[in-house]
Amino acid sequence: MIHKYKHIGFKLTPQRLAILEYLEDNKEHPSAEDIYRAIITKFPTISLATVYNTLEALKKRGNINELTIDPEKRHFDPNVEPHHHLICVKCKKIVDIDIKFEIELTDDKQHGFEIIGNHIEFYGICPECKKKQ
Amino acid sequence: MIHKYKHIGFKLTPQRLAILEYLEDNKEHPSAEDIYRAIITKFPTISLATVYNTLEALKKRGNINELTIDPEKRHFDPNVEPHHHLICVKCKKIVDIDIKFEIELTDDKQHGFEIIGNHIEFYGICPECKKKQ
DNA sequence: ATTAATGCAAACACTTTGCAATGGA
DNA sequence: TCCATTGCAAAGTGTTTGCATTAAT
Repeated sequence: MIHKYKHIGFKLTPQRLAILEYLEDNKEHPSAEDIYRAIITKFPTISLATVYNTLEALKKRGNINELTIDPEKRHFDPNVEPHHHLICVKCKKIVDIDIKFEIELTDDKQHGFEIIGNHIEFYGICPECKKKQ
Repeated sequence: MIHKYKHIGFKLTPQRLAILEYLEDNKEHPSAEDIYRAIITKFPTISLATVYNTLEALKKRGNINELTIDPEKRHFDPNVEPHHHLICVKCKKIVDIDIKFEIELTDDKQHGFEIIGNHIEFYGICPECKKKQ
């Protein structure tokens, strides 16, 4: 699963391998800080800048997506297949929604745009937060 | 249109009136900085902190919505009716989409959440940016 | 040997906060 | 008058950048 990164221009440093390993199959939609904190326990010298640099490189290569869901900070999603998200308005937990919805804008509603894609955010209250309140 | 703000606890200062006036029927989804720059021309002493404070107060009262669409900065929308957005991936222009879509999560896809609402982001390239490229 | 990546610190952009002065209600 | 709001500056977050050192290819 690492082979796909063996291209010219993407050096597989130990730091990057640790980030890739952490991200692999990760469904938590972590922030840069989350990733940094998870990795520093096994790799005490890694810097936050390296995490940001690596995330940027992976994003440019299309290996991860950046989620604009949280106004506080950026979150990253290793799942680059088109999908949607369900977000808890209380604790901000983000869950993948792997359903295909047929939502199309008719020509007269496209405002002249060339439509590329869409993303649905569902809002709700997660079971844990429901229990608490 | 100002009457609705005449409640206990919301003082209608000249600064706030200027912000409300700027926001009224505004379809530009401005950032705090946008609002600040628009108002300072007519009101040279207003501070950015006041803009932020007022936006926060209006948000708490449900008079405006904050849009989490741009990872760089927050944008604000005086249109609090449920609606969606079409975003140009090149210039980041944001256009309202006032269409109701029937997108429901079946019980088995709700992950135990109590669903409150949803928001669709359509991505595309606007006419101006299409012309440029 | 090359050249990109690392790690640190400093710089940045956006937003929030503390507080004395002000001014709506 | 009273208390919320203002405006300024300082502080706080998250993110990016410059640069000498390091290390993957």
